[in-house]
Amino acid sequence: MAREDKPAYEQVKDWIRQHISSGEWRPGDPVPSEAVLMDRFAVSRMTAHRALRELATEGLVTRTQGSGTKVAQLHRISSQLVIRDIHVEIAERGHVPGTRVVTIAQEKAGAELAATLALRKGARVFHTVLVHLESGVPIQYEDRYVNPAAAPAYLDTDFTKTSPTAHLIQHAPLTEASYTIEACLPAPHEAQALEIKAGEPCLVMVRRTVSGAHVASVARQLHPASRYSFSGQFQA
Amino acid sequence: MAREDKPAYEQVKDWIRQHISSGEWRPGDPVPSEAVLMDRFAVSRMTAHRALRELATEGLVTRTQGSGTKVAQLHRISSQLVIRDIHVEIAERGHVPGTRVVTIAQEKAGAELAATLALRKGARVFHTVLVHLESGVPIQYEDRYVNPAAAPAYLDTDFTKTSPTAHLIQHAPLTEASYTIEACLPAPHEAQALEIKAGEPCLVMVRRTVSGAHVASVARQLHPASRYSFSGQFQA
DNA sequence: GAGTGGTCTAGACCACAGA
DNA sequence: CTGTGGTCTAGACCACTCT
Repeated sequence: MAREDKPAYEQVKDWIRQHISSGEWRPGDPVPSEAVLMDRFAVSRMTAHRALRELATEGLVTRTQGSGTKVAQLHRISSQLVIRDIHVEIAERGHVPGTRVVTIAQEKAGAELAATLALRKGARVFHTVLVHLESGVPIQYEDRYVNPAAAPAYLDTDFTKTSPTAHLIQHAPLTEASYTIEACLPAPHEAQALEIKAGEPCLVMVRRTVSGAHVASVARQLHPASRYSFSGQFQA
Repeated sequence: MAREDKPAYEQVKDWIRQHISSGEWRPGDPVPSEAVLMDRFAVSRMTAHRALRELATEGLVTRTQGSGTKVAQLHRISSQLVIRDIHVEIAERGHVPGTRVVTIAQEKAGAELAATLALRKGARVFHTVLVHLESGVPIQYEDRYVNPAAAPAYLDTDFTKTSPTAHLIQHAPLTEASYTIEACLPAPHEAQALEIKAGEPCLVMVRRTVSGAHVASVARQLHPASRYSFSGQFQA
């Protein structure tokens, strides 16, 4: 068994994973201890330990000092939410990306915006409103405020060629972020820009990103429900 | 420096993390090699290696054999999407959970449903439609099909006391799942059950779960946009 | 060839849980 | 007290990159 070319700790992990995902070992059942794995696979304790430790950080098993290792309750889906350049995303689907510029401006932050960006009220902020197109069809209405301290050259970008995400990834590397996903009806000007009817629902991602010491950006991205959804998957 | 009580590899990780999230080391910059870290922290190579390896699996740095370790392009948000019992979720917000049963039935699967559940067309499936309430306010319309092979006792559940999620976590431990998040308008009977107007948008989660050898369940969970959203965060 | 990371071992000491 | 996991060391061999 397992005469693959994989490293030993991977073979041990695979063996355990199989027993779990086949349903043979059920949540709460004990997993063989490090000592047992050392015997069975003829590996050192560090190697057996590494296999179990990595399975634990993956959430497949839980370990308790003094007690042992058990199959975890698998009610977790760990999924990745990736901040990607929407132009790249579109290109990968084999379509042609495009952008319409609605607004590019410097403004003074109102109280609420200043609070989310951790700036003083009235501080100068960059503001862009863009419509991203997939092969000519509007797919995202992006309303974004950027902290000049985090990306001073933001407004110099040619947004028909470079997306805000691309610029910010370059100039304000991400250290922290939070987001919410909501549904809503578009405001009249948003519906018009997206070329949809006023009653068509939209999927919204609101995201706040932090880069080093600064709150870098707050963005609200509106997608017509009929043209966009999020999806993901999880495998044990 | 760093006379904390933490394990050595954690101290090394923290030190590197600080330099990255402060912006001092930017994406693409080299990270001190294992040999350098051994000197600086007076640890063995295994310990320095573990620190770097874990930072790599967290996505903070990239490592290339023969070349070295570099600060990663941080365009990743890894977030966790957790399958939770909605009753628990409501209780944690300090509200009172409740459930109205709309449908409990055994049905024969149509072609499409049979395909998603990996069953033959016409096979027997369990079907429940429930409305979950938060302190009396409808918050989720849940339309779910369950594979009898994965959870034979599903229909015996008292759904006013135990949620489908709770039953399935118990009896059909999760090994695989996929989901999509969408926005839509409710069908008339859905709007009525949720006590919202027909034009109010909804946030939808469609989820398919696999347990061992069986596709366990397909669920469509509809939430009034005004009462529900998903959120998450990421920290380097 | 020098420097890097990838893996592995055989020991060690410690903290903790459960009988 | 025994068995468990948590950490750590001082070596080792290998594969790779870059100059």
